[in-house]
Amino acid sequence: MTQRQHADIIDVAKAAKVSPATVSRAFNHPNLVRADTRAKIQKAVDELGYIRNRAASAMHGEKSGAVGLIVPTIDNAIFSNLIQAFSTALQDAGQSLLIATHGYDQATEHQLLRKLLEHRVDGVGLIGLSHLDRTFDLLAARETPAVLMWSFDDNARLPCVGSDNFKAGVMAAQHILDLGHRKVATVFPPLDGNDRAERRFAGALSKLGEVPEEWRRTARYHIGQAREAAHDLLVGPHYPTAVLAGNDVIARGVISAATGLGIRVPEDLTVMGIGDFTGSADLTPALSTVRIDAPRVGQAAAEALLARMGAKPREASAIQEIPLELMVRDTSASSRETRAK
Amino acid sequence: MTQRQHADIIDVAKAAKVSPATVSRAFNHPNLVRADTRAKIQKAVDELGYIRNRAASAMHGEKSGAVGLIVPTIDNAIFSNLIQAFSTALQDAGQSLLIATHGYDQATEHQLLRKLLEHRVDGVGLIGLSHLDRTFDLLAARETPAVLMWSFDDNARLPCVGSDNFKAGVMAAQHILDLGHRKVATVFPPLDGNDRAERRFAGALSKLGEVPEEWRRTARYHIGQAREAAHDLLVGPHYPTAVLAGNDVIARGVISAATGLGIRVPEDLTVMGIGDFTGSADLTPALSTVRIDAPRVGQAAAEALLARMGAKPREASAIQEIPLELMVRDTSASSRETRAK
DNA sequence: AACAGTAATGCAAACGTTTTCATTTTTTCG
DNA sequence: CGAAAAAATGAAAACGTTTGCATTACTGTT
Repeated sequence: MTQRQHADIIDVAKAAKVSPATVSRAFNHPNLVRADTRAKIQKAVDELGYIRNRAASAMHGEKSGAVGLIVPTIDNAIFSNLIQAFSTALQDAGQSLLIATHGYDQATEHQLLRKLLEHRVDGVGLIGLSHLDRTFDLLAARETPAVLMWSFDDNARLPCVGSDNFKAGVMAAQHILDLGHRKVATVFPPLDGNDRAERRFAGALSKLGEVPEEWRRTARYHIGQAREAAHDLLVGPHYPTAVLAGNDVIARGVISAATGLGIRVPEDLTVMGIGDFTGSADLTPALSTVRIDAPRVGQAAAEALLARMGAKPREASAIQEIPLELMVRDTSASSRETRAK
Repeated sequence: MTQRQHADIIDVAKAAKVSPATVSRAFNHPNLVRADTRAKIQKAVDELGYIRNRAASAMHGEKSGAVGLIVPTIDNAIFSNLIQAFSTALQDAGQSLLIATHGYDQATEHQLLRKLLEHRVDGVGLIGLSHLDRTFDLLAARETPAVLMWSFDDNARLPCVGSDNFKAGVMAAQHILDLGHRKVATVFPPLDGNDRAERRFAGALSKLGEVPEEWRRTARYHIGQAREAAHDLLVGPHYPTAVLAGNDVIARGVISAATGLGIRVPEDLTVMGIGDFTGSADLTPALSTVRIDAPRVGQAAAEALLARMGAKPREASAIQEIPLELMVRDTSASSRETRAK
């Protein structure tokens, strides 16, 4: 029953004894074709194993039925929840997802955007607020709907959905201060080209005030690295009573380093994360952190994008701030000084 | 400088004073056009901000420049490493990645495959060995290169790249037995429609022999659920001396439950995982497990697929088994009985 | 300088759809 | 029942490329 070549819309039309135009309409505007005609067509489609060619469709209406998503990396608790939610929302709307990763390099990101544009994606999702000028320009020139996700900022150059990372930093720092800690160290990822980390750090400093140089450490998103950095920090003679980590993964590294050194958490050391990644609540001790609701960001971003693409009329407000939540769990406790009083 | 509409290949041809055919060739077969002509064309492309239309190209040579990947879920340590590696390898070969998630539902998987095929993907990656018959049929009818990944089996219906999950189960069980344990419990995910878990379990049983009903528990890929299941298992009067978990996430749940009950790991209880996910080595205590090298699977799968697609001539052997590795760390120890001797 | 051989380019016909407009069929209603 | 209005369908012209074949421009050889 298999054709010499794959069936095309004309074969279907012949088999159903209608014109190709009608077949096309049956797919794209079903309400314009009579129910019994649709049935005939459906029958022909099934018999011939016809699969419509989106590439050919895309040549006309500009609609490819695909959305692009560019992220720094997938294999990271930080993003995989977001991607999952974004993907699901898109699939529910009948869109396909074209995904690309740039490993935190903005030039690569620009290249990838070009490639997605070659596929004529109907919309694009990007992580973070800061991108190359030519990336913004390209999007504008192509008039491609786009949404920035993960971070939120009123003055963003494009619509954005996410949480305010500055606030996240503030909340984490405030919690530590509220517990009476005054000797606070930080372990953050490299700040350059990473506006999320940068804003969090700025937020933290706005509350913490000065953080002495020897109590600032840098570590990439990796437990091992974070542990080393934290070890280096905690091994000294007068260590801090609290550590604010740039994210939950780093916080885990810090806890691990502390445990290894015989420093008890939270009795001797308070550790705060940011993010509330999958599993953070299930650590022992359960991590105190600031929740960034990644799934909600992903879904809201997808909806905002769909709205902008006109695929989904629901007039979702373009700009959306997803609220943060302080999760006080078992790694934060009052400072010794406070307890002494 | 922006056009009324977007520049097409004809505009570029005019600007460069050559024919559209030459422009097309400059992109697809650069060696067929003189260097200085290419330069002229490149100049025109830059000036006009031209971006080629893959949709239009795809109508001819059947090559869309995109590969499809269908996975159960993204937001899972289990798959995100694999996806990342797969994605990177593909990008390096100049391909784009169309991704879709089905949440462990084979009927959905089939639907998604159809959708990817509408986009005329040049190849498809699928997770696991078992799929709907009509999924295999569709792939065959469309003559679309495909590769099964994650599991390995000689008799798979399609080329596959991955590790032998039966062996993984065997290795984990053997390690436990080697330590002298005879009272061994299992906590596994639901086995239906999940050939990975099913094979692991079979492998484990092949070594363990009988596992009494009351020492078998089921939990989804979720720490919380696993902890509950394990709690239920360990709270009884005569608990096992070792637990074999279906994967690392479940193992973490087991450890958490044990710790909560004051059962020490590994002194009182040996816990074995399978997978060696990101972070498992950094747990305290570090998890003993069987490593499945997800990044390597992803990369090898991508290469095998590319080879099949003819995009990359490198004659990678179609079928590839990625070796497993026993990672003995801090959650497994000799049984009390053995030590007593 | 003429010739053959080769490299580079152009012409025009696909590729598989969608869509506008015209035409035919069906429905509605006096 | 017939006419007008509405709904369904068809014919044909796009859409932006690629490619086989024909043509023109170079190259090297005598």
